[in-house]
Amino acid sequence: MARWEPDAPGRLAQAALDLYGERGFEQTTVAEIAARAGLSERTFFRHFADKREVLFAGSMQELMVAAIADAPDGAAPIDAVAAAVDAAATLLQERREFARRRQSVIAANPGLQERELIKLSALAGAMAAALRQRGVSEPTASLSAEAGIAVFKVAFERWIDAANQRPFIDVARESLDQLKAVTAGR
Amino acid sequence: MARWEPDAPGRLAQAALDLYGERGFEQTTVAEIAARAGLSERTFFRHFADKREVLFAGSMQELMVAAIADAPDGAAPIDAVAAAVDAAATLLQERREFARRRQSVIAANPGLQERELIKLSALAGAMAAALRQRGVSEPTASLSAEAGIAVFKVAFERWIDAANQRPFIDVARESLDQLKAVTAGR
DNA sequence: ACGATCGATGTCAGTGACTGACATGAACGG
DNA sequence: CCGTTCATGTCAGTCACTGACATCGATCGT
Repeated sequence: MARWEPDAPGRLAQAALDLYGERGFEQTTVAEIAARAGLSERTFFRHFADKREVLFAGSMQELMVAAIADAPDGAAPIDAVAAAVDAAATLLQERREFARRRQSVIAANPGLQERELIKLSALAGAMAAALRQRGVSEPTASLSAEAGIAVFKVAFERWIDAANQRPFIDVARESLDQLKAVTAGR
Repeated sequence: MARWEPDAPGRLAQAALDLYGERGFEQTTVAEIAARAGLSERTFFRHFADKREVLFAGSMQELMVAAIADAPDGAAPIDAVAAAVDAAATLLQERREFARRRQSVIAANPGLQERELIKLSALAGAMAAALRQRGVSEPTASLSAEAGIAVFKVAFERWIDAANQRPFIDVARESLDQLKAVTAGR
C-alpha cells in the first residue's frame, strides 16, 4: 500500500486554483492550500518555490521549443516561430476552461501577472536559443522570439474573451498577419 | 528650519541602490535601507509599495507617451512608436552610469526582473492607449506598442553591454530596422 | 498672536510567506 | 534482514508588509 496519497503536486495545484478562485489569491494562505490537499505547509514549499509558482507548472515551453526545432530546414525564423505559436494554441485549445479559470485568477492579481510575464520572457529566451540552434544569428533570433511572444499575448487575450468562440489557432494566425502589416508600416 | 531632512524618497532610493549593489538585494533588509537614509522602516513603506518598487520610480512612461502624442499627424503607428523609443534612448543616454548600476542589480535577482517586466508591460499598455488616442485601432495599437517594447529591450541589452560604446539611439534605430526585416520574412 | 489642523514621521504589535534543521517511517536494494 | 533513500512532518526563526495610534513642527484662519 502506498504510504502517501499519490500526486502531491497535482493535489496542491488543484487546491490552490480552487481557493484562489473562491477567495482570491491574497486572501488564501498557503496553510489553507496545504490543508485542503491533506499536506503540511512545509510540503507545499518543497514542491513549489512560492505561493505564485503553483499556477505556473505547465510544459508549454518544451512544446514550443520542440516546434521550432522541428520546423522544416528552409523555414524562415518567423515561420518557425509561427509553428511554435500554433503548437501552443493547439495545446491550450484543449484546456480552454482550465485556461480561463487560471487567467481570471491571474488577471485579478498584479503579483501573479509579474510571474506570468517572467515565464513568457523565459519562453522568449528559450525560443531564441532554439532559433540559434537552427543557425539564426542575433539579434534576429531574439527579435523573432519576442515577436512570437507579442503575437501570442495579443491572440490569447482575444481568444480567452468569453464572447469569442473562434479557435485559438485562427486568432493567432490572424494576429501574426497583423503584426506583419504593422511592422511593414501599414 | 525644516523639521526633517529633505527628499526622503530620494534618500531611500539612493540608500537602497547602494546597499543592493554592495550586499545584493536579498541580503539587504528594509530596516538597513531605512537606517542608512536616517528614517524608520515604516516610512520606507509609506514611500514605496514594497522593497522592489524603490528601484522603479522613474518617469519614462510619461516621456514615451508624450512622444507618441506629439508625433506628426501623418505618422504611421510604428513611426510614432519609434519616436517614443528615441525619446527614452535620449533620456537614458544621460544617465548611463546610473542605468548600468541599476541594471546589474536587477540582472542578479529574478524578483526584480519580474517587476521590471510588469513595468514594461504597463508601458506597452500606455503606449497602446496613446496610439488609440491618435485613431489607431486594435489590435494594431497593441501590436505596435509591443513591437516597440521588444525593440527597446533588445536595444537596451546591447547598449548597456560594457564593450559597446555606441549611443543608445543608434542601437535602437538599428534594432527597429532589424525587427522590420524579421517580420518581412528575412 | 494663537489655537486648530495638517502632514510627515515614529512606535509597536501583528500576520503570513518562506527557510533551515532535524525527525519519522514505508519502500527498496542488496 | 538491514541499511539507505525519499517524501513527508514538526518546529523555530527571519523578514516583508500592514494597521492603529502618537508626535510635533508647519501652516492656516481668525
